[in-house]
Amino acid sequence: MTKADDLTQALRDAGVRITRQRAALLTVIAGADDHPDAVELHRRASKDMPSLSLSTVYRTLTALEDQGVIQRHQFDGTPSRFEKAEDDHHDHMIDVDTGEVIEFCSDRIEQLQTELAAEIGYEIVHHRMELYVRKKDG
Amino acid sequence: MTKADDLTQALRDAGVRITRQRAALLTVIAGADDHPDAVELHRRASKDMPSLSLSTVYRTLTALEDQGVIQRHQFDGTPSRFEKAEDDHHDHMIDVDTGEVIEFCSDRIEQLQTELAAEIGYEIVHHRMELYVRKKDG
DNA sequence: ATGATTGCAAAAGGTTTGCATGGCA
DNA sequence: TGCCATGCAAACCTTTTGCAATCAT
Repeated sequence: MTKADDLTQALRDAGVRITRQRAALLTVIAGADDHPDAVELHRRASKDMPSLSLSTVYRTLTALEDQGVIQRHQFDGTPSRFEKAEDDHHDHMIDVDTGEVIEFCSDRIEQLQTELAAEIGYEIVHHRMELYVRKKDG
Repeated sequence: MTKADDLTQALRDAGVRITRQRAALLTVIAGADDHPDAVELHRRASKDMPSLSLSTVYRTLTALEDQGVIQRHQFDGTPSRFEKAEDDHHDHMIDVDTGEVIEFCSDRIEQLQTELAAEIGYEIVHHRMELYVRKKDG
């Protein structure tokens, strides 16, 4: 039972048709340990499915996001980038020199965010925290 | 001495030419207490400068951002929105139902962010924190 | 079978750019 | 005057969409 199989089953259960193109994309997404954009995902999935069109990639990504199977990130001005939804929430640091993405999380910050919103009568639907960073010299 | 005058002077000092279109835009930006996008700024500035072109607005906004006079925000999927740079840093909550933008800041969170980055050898160049929120019922 | 999904090509939306003209310092 | 900034139109990049053909269930 691979990770892609898990995802596939969950989708089938949700009534989503698993076409060959969606299966190919799911395999790529399940196997990715970075944060590729739609074009990159299309490039990777095309290895197994040369006829796969970019519009199908976009449509599928939207569907998978709606199903909560993947997450979409919109970093500073660049195209949307995707990763599979994990159980653990995390945020991102982006190395402004290299583009490298580092995942991190802070329960303390999340708690403070929740409190700040609550103070003015709001609850958080979702949030976005990105730290654009540079390696310290020395 | 209006706010726009202040901005104008700072720019002149930095060697930026103040054309009529830039002056018109600066007046609009200085007078805005919301977070308008480029098209909206063009609309407002056009009242005083009907010949102002949208490309000039975009070029000017980029220049002003480079000068640190304004800040660009890229909220969830929508066009970039701008506000004048203030002395005090702040972040944003966006009401997902109304689109209303609420400014807030938390020194404690900023401190935690700095610490988290430092722990892995990074320093923060800039950051972005957006809370997408909904009014609590009751 | 039949309704969802695909590929293609075209369109949309936001933003940038080449070029000749015009205007600030 | 010299060079920067402008307006226009066209290009760009990412993403979406209309349509007829195809496929999963």
